[in-house]
Amino acid sequence: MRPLQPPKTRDIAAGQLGSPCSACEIREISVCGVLSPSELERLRQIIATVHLDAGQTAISEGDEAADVFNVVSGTIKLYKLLPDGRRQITGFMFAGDFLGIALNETYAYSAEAVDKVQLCRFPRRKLESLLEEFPKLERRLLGEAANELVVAQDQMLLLGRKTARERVSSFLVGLADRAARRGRLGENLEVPMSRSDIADFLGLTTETVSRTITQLKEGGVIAVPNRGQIQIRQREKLHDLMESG
Amino acid sequence: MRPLQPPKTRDIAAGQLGSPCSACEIREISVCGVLSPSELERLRQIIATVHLDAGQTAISEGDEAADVFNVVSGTIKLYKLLPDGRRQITGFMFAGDFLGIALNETYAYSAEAVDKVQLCRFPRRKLESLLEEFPKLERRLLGEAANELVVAQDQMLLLGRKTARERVSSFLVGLADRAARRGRLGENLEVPMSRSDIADFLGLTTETVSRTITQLKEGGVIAVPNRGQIQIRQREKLHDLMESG
DNA sequence: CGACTCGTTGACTCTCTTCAAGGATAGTGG
DNA sequence: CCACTATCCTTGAAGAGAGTCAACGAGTCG
Repeated sequence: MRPLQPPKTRDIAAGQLGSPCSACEIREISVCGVLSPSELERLRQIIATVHLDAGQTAISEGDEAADVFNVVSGTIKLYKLLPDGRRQITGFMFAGDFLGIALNETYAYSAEAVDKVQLCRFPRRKLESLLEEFPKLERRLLGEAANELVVAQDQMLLLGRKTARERVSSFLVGLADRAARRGRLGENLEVPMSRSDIADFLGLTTETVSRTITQLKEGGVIAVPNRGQIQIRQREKLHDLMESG
Repeated sequence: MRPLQPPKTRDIAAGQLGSPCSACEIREISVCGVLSPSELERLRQIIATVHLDAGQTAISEGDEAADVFNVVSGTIKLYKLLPDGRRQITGFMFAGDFLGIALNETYAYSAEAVDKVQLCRFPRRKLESLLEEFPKLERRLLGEAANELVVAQDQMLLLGRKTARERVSSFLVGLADRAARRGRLGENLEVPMSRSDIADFLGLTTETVSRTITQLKEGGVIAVPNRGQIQIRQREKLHDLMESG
């Protein structure tokens, strides 16, 4: 591994044999899943792979939206900033998620790696012309956008009306559900983001998040075996706490 | 006018001469604007017009999503409820806005008329099959969804991180911008929604909204000539208050 | 005209934030 | 291998912004 090289980028077309897409582990859960092998090959030709380390930036709010991405592995956080530094994380993206549905001229938010991340990068213009050829893909993106809107509305309800305990419970249940959808049903829930990330996602402070997690721990609802992992001990109870805690 | 008749519905195809779509005032600012006259005629055949009075419900969260709508005139509020009655209004829709982009199996939120409202109703299934014929329309819907996502993210920033004064200022500026986009540049800004609606949109209480508006009034930033109208006297100041007030 | 809803204002309360400090953990370099 | 440091997480005490409870004025409708 070479030492310094900010966002490490490699051109798959130039560097690998066969079609990496056909072997892609997340193809079926991502937007690529709707394409036939020959269509996939067309898509592959415009893709580059990007590797990010924790803390590196994928896109910056306000920049010209030249590329969109598919998350192959790892966790990305999306966020917006106020001039004085207050931050709101608007979402986390995991393997299979599509980053950049908001196909406007500039990015509406910044995106930063939470841990080691691998992305597929598509030049936006090229992807757009592929959309005209593959209506299935466009339909899938519309579905993806619809989903994101539903999630966004749930988050508005959380941010506008829920208590701290309800927010943290909702966050944990949401994380667990998404992990399950990706087939990760381990004993422990992976929580790669920091308390500060969680706080900025839930509209709280790190202190309040920490205190609330302690509360849930003391109530026996969850356990915290290691940093970065949480065990849900009383799923039902946690579910109840989401909207009446 | 006949007395009781919950959501009054009339079938345009059966009841009117000519194509009402071609004379539609909001066509150009709505999704219909991308269609040619002949395509518009195809669309017209699946449309019914719906009239709602203030307080009447267009769709209810959880119901099967049979129809989608285009707002012709008036104001609609979208909201989600918690079991104990806490409400979060996730958005307001005005003339030209498309209601129901979240094309899932059930509605993710409820929608209620704020004032007198006229809607175009499309059966979802029929619209979906038209989408396959008119890729322009699908593309336009995707753009609309992307826009809504951007707005939703701004709202998350507001709900998670802004103070009461910043929220109210943002709300007023946002209302004014949307009115301007619809060509309504009058001296006064129309504010058809109640304080309670504004509060539930901004994640505040009616009392806090009221006190904040009073503050802005006392600061000379706005004036409140009548109920339902607000005059923005210092546009720059209000803009500044959106993110550092 | 009385009942109702809506908006405003006041006094008090409370949840979450702010400020502060200590403890756990991981990475670094001698 | 172990001190050294930086960062993250946790906990405590005090404070503030918005919420709650309550009352009142204004406009509206039957």
